[in-house]
Amino acid sequence: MPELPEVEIVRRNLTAWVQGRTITNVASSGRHRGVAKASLTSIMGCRIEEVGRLGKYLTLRTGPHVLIIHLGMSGRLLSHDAAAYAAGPHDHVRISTDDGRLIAFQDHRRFGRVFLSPLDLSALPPLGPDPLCTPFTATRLVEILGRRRGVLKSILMNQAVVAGIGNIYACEILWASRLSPFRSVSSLRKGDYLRLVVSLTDVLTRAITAGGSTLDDYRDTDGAMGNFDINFAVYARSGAACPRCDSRIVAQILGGRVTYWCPNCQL
DNA sequence: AGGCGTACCTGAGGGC
DNA sequence: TGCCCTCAGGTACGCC
Repeated sequence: MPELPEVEIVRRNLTAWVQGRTITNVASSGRHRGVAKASLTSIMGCRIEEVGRLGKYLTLRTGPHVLIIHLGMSGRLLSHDAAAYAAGPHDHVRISTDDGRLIAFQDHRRFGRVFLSPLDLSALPPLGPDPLCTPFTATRLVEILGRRRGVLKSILMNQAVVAGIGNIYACEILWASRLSPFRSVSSLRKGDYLRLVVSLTDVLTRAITAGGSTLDDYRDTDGAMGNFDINFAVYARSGAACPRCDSRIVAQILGGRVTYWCPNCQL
């Protein structure tokens, strides 16, 4: 699930569920190393003033603190009626609010994180600009990427360079901009940056409009995420025909991650 | 600074 | 049917 578009959809749900509510209780399973169990109790009694997002991080501002949530690989946030709620085995954090609702952070692979930060977000790791919070221009993208050296796809997925892009959308953005994932950043020219900046914004906003992508199609979660899939051009389509040039899509390892691309029309 | 390997986890799915 | 192996949307760490 969770790259920028999926996290943005969760942010919108979460805003509707908890913005303006007061936290009446916080409980954790104690079985998740990414959950800062001890400190979380200090947000009890606080009002959730604003739900934000920076890259793949959700930020819930509550008076003196910001509650940070990262969904990792398998994290979900689900809203329950507190009176009818029964904790599932993977519900690692439960946040109750003053309207009788309960938000469960469910994370079966336990790669997610839940912790507190000061208001300046200094507890977050270094993050580059979020392409939807600060809309990119080609000039801005040159500023951000131009000083970097290395392979284009790895740089795009580096959260300290650009925040929010993971493996799926890196593949899709590079296909849309007709750029090889293996290009060195220093080889990019003006026209390459122009296509890249358009594709970046376009792919991410289309994914949000489509409701995000889910590789597992769970059917009955109560509203955390739809089963909408954007139509991937290349992701998970090795051996299939490229929608643009009809050549075969190839899967190759790059930086330890499977990379899907069309060697014929991505140059 | 970047590349690479490894570690952290569970569950789904393929091969035999 | 069932066991074993591999793999997955992310990040962090240490070493070169």
